Formats: sequence, structure tokens, C-alpha cells
Amino acid sequence: MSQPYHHGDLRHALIAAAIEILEIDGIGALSLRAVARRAGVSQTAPYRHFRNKEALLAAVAAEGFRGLIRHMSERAEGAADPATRVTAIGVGYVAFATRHPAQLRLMFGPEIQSKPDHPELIGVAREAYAMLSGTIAERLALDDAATVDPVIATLASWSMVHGLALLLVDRQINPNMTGGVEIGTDALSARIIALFGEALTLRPD
Amino acid sequence: MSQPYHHGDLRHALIAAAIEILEIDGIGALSLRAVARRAGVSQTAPYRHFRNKEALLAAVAAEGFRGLIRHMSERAEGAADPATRVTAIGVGYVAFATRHPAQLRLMFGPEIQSKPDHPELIGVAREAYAMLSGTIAERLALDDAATVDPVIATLASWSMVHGLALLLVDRQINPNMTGGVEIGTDALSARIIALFGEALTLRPD
DNA sequence: TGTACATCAGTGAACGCGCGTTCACTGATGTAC
DNA sequence: TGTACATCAGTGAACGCGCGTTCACTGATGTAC
Repeated sequence: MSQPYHHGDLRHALIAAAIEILEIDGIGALSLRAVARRAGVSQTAPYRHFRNKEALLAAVAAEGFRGLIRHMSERAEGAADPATRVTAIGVGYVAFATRHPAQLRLMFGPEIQSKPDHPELIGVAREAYAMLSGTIAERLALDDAATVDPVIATLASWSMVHGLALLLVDRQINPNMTGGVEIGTDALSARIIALFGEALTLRPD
Repeated sequence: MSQPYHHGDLRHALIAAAIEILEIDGIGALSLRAVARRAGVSQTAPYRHFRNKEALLAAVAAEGFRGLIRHMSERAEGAADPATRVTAIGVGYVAFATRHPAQLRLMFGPEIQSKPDHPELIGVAREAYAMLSGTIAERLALDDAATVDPVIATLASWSMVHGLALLLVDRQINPNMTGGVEIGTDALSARIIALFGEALTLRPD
């Protein structure tokens, strides 16, 4: 009764357990058996819900993209105009990454060998990309004379924000590098992203 | 005679074998035993030259940073002024990454748990950073009125270039995303980096 | 309302595998006299 | 130049481990009549 034979919603419980393992012990500790153990279930039970390990990883990564989108949306809501919205989305991206580093690694790393085999994952990744490119497009539309290619601008923004996120996650950058003055991660990323954002306003000479 | 008992330079041979495994089968296949096999030596021989697996990985990662520095230097040599040199270094960074994706992952990933334990690795990573920050500083010095903080500018440049490198490596970006027009990786990264580079020339309003 | 039975979601034992590391060893090399 | 011996750089067997996956199974649930 306290441990019914049927779990009820094991699929989601497994995804949740996997995310907990990522947060606690990192991506190196994420095995199918560990996930089953943490969900309190035999090690073969996951096979009722996922074809194999990679299918579970793909579901976890998809959940990660949903978290990323949530972080970006929350920050974007507070921004009045497209210019500040671009920065807000970027800060949200970095905020998600620093709070969920191992999820970020799974989302972008080589553990999921064949992403095309997981349409759900591709769909939600596209959604995140669309959010960024849409906001950049709005931003560029403000400025009739802007000559910046919107695709290049989107790729550049994404690169900047993604690189900053990973350098922070990998501890290559720490937030008190700026001349010994300690500033938070959010503030540092805001400054860095703002510097870049200005490039979008450039007009031809 | 063809297989002498003493190898001669097993240490370097092991590093070379590890790099080959990275290039061929990726970071997931990089085990100590696989390295020994590829070097044609018993699986315990590496312990004469490295304390443990992580020590070998650190040596391989250090070699990776040397390769990165080499790529950046080569491109920088052809650049006459500091402005084009900044772009050249960035393109070199991305070029290294796309040619040696698994090495990049090892250099920045979580496989080497404690980087402070490997001073050689830290030294050569600092050297790469110094190369970038020095070039950015020269670039900013051209422009008396520039108000950009050099540390922020360096971190921003590094982020952009690092993010672009990883998105390419992870196949999140492919070089014919730009409206179906196929352009090479080098050309794409040059365009993206150039867009960013302009932000460094900004003057106060 | 009660029963037979198909289906579903779990279990537990077992498989074969590759891993990092240790241990006692041995062959090759170099050095002191 | 020759020999004894210490040191160095390899070997091969073995350890214990955790992994992904398969298999035949069983308990619980739901549905047809």
C-alpha cells in the first residue's frame, strides 16, 4: 500500500530522478541503473517506458530545453522594449546554465548520439531558437537603416550567450575576474551581453 | 628488435594515441586501456608515466591548448593591424575547434575533475587567454575615446568565439543555415566575429 | 454483480563487457669499480 | 674492458565494480460478457 506495485507515473518520476542525479553528481553519474535506483524501482523497470538509455536521455534533455525557455520567458516578460528584451533573454539563458550546468551539458553534449531520432527533443530545441531569433528580428526592425543580417545576428547572439554560459559552467570564468571587484553572475552576464547588444544598432558608415 | 622491450618515448606516444582516439571515436571512447592498446603496450604500462587516468587526460588537454595557440598564432601572423588581428585570432579559435572537436570537449569539459592539480594545464590555458586579452588590449588602445572595459571586452570576445565553436562542434549550427546559401565554416565565423568586433569600436554617445 | 481472461507494468536473475587500478614479476639499461 | 648490481620500464594476471540489456516471470488492472 505504501509501495504499490504499480507506480502510477513512473515515466515522469524517472525523468525527475535523472534531473536530480544531474544536479547532484553530474553527467558522469547518469546511468540508467542509477536513475532506476533513485526512483525506487528495479533496474529493468525503465524499459517499460523508454526504448533504451538514449531515449531517456533525450526526454531529460527535452525537459532541459523547457526549463531554458522558462528562464528566458520569465526575464523577457519584465522587459518593455525589444532592445532590453534581447538582453533579458540572454541573461535568462546564462541564468539557466549556471543553475543547471549538467542539464546544459546533456542538452548540447555528445551523450545523445543521434538527435534526429528524437523528434520531441528537436521540436523543443527549435522552439528555444525561435524565441531568440524572433526577439532579435523585432530588435532589428526598430531600426530601418540597420544593415545587419538577422540570421548572422541571431547566430552571433546565441554564440555569445552560449559561450558565456559554458565558460561559467566550466569555471573558466568566475564572476570576480573583473579587477577583483566581486559582481554576481547575472550582473556580469548583463554587462557582457549589453556590450554585444550595441553592435546590433550599428549603422553603415 | 622490431618490438624492443623499452619503448623509448612512451609518454609522448601515449599522448599521441589518446589524441588519435579522440579524433576517431570521440571522448566517450577515451579510456586508459584503449590508449595503451593503441600505443601497442600492456594496459599497465601507462602507470610508469602517469599517476592515473586524470594525469594523462590533463597532459592531453595541455597539448590541446598548445594546438589552439598554434591555430590562433598562425592566423594572427597574417594580420597587419590589431583590429583584423582580433578577428583572425577568433577565426583561428573556431578553426581549431571544428578540426579537433573532441579535444575541445576534453579541454573544457568535466572529465578532468580538478584542474588545479595539473599546473602544466593551467599554465598553457592562461597562455591562450593572455594571447586573446593582449590582442584585445592593443585593439582598444587604438581608440582613445573607447569606454569599453578591457576585461569585459575580453570575456565577451572569448564567450562569442567559444560559443560559436561549441555550437558548430555540437552541430547546432551548420554553415548553410544562412538562407540556404552555403558558406564555409571559416567564412561564417569570420562574418559573425566581425559583427561583434564592431562593438569594440563604440564611442560614448 | 461476478467471473474469465487479456493486457499492462513491474521484478529478479543473469549475460557479457570494459573499466581503473594493484600486485609481484622480469627484461633491459646504466653505472661504479 | 669486464663484471656486479641497482634502477628503470615494461608485463600479465587478477581484483572488484558498475554498466546496458535480455529473459522468463508475476502481480495488478481493466474489460467483455
